[in-house]
Amino acid sequence: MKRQDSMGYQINHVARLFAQALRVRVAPHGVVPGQFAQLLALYEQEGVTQNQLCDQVKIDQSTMAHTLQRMERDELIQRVPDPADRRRALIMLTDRAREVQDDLVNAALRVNAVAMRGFTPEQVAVCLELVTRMIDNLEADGSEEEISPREET
Amino acid sequence: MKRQDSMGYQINHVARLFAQALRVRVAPHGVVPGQFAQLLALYEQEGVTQNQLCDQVKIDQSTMAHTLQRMERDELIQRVPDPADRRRALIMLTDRAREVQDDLVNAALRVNAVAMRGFTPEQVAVCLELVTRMIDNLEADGSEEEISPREET
DNA sequence: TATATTTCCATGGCAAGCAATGTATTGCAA
DNA sequence: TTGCAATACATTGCTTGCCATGGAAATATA
Repeated sequence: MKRQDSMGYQINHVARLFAQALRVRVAPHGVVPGQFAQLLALYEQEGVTQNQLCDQVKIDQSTMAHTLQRMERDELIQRVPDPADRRRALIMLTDRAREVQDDLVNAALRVNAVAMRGFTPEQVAVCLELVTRMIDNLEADGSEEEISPREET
Repeated sequence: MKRQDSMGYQINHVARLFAQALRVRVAPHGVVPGQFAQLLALYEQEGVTQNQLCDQVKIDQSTMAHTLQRMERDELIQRVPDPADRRRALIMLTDRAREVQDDLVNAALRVNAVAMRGFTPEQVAVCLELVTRMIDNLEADGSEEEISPREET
């Protein structure tokens, strides 16, 4: 079996190419790929806690803490203490983050268009669906140890 | 548009899940996901230079240098100086690397099986083909600045 | 042959991922 | 009310990715 026939191998490769294509397009705006998912989530809804953001973009809590620190340093977000719970802070976008919103969204759309150049709309839909099913499958795999097997029906 | 409908977003997510699924399965063998592609390439052909390995697994030269250092430290590879060119070294597998080969390949196959659980053979083939086309598209995008545009027909 | 360019690899810097652990706050329970 | 468990976030350590730069060796050129 060749490496190129392994889905995991190819997925890893294409993911690095996506990140790279995004990097060159958003770097001029002072944004890096790892901040992208967080910004998109915050454009949809800001004022959320770090934990909520973790759930939404599905990355580790410690990774999120680091990334938010850089985003705060880069003046993309601001954290306001939650008076209801002093452990938490609510994450707000800065003006600068809103100013680049359109450019970032366009960059993402262009990268997707480049990647799927020559795809029919059906192929795009099929590909997204299959990738989403892989996500579901792998998430189920990763969480099955955490649930006690004896508790399952 | 939702994040979950963006190919780049989903690809990033599924790639992290693949890496994670692989990590838990190969960690007991003292191997980490970032060494995987290199090992597979070396199982096919060893005695290659660092540069050749870069071309084969498509990662940056500096990343390769770091990873090979860790693989040498972990006694997975050995570098023998090339008498024909003293800048180079030929990369050889250790006995330990060969001992875990079957386990690693099986781990990769199991991860792929988990990810594509419920897929028909046709869906597997279609997905692989579409992902490969995205790789080709994105590689073409990344290399077109390096070629002088005036040289194009 | 001396010099300049190119090639190969190493190195340092930063981003971004996970794991494990620490700390403060909250909430529950005795 | 005091003490303990759970929660939220920070921190440290390591891997893996990129970029930019540096040094040594090989190759091309003057």
